[in-house]
Amino acid sequence: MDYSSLVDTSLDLNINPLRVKSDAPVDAERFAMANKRKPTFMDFQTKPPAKEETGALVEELNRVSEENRKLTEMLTVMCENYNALRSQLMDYMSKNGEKEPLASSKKRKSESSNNNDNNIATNGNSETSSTDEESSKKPREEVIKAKISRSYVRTEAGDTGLIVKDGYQWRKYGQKVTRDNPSPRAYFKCSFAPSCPVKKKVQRSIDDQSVLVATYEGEHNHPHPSVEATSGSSRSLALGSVPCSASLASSGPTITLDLTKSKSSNDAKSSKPKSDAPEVRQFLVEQMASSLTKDPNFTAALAAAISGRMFQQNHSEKW
DNA sequence: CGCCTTTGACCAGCGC
DNA sequence: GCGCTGGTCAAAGGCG
Repeated sequence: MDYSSLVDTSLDLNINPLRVKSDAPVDAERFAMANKRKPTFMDFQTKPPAKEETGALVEELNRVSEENRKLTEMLTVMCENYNALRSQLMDYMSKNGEKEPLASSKKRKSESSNNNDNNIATNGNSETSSTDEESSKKPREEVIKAKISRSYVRTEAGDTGLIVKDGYQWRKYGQKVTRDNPSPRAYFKCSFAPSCPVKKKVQRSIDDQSVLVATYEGEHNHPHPSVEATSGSSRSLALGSVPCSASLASSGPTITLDLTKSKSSNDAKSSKPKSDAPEVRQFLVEQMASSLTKDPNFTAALAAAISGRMFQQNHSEKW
């Protein structure tokens, strides 16, 4: 997919007011000047003439306002594109979901409970076929597994690793080949905090090998690692607080959907997990789209990802 | 040296 | 009880 058509990173936000325009030929002198003249907070403090300082501040304020406006516009476009993308993903998932894999009659309880806990709207994923009766049977395990969510991450075609970059630090503690899927499933524990109970399972989708399915169990009991830790490669928000995360990897933007927070309450079909009706699906899509775009955390994450990407680009252009 | 991945062994749940 | 299966453990080795 051509992400460049969706995310217009060419927008000149002029983050550094004195920076030479990126597409203009940069000679060494101007480059040096631009670097030297980069206005810092200290600059404003040391400049003596108050009038000049006020003027500079006003100018700066205008510039920031303009940037803010552009970013807002960009964010709007991104949201729209994201909605379109997600709709396509939903379509894709529903199409593939119909190809039910040899539905294992012997599906283990724990596995099935993962699916129906709070993944009611797991967008037609084939594994949502488990029944609710199981949830009533499940004992103490359920109390421990507070939150289970699932993410889909598209990877490079040639990428055979099972790495899902979500900003957290993970330690792999096992790998297994499961019966339903020839691709190995990797087991990860959150290693950022020693006491963090979160676990993650990553396995390639049986339908599309380029899609990694990451299943998260539990909630992080620590703040999200600083963006610096993942700067440039991945930025996202803590699962459980935001229904989705957007990351801008070097290969291009990746939208990770955490559908845990989808409108499970309003679809009121908890007694009937299968929602293959297109109208229902469409309704769910719209509901999730609106909740996502209204979510300030999501938009903030998006803005952070965009600005981070731009900052990175600005640097790579310069150096 | 510490952290990580790999991988075979082991354990527990489930169906028969 | 047994076999199958998914999940976890832990020793060994690699890497920075």
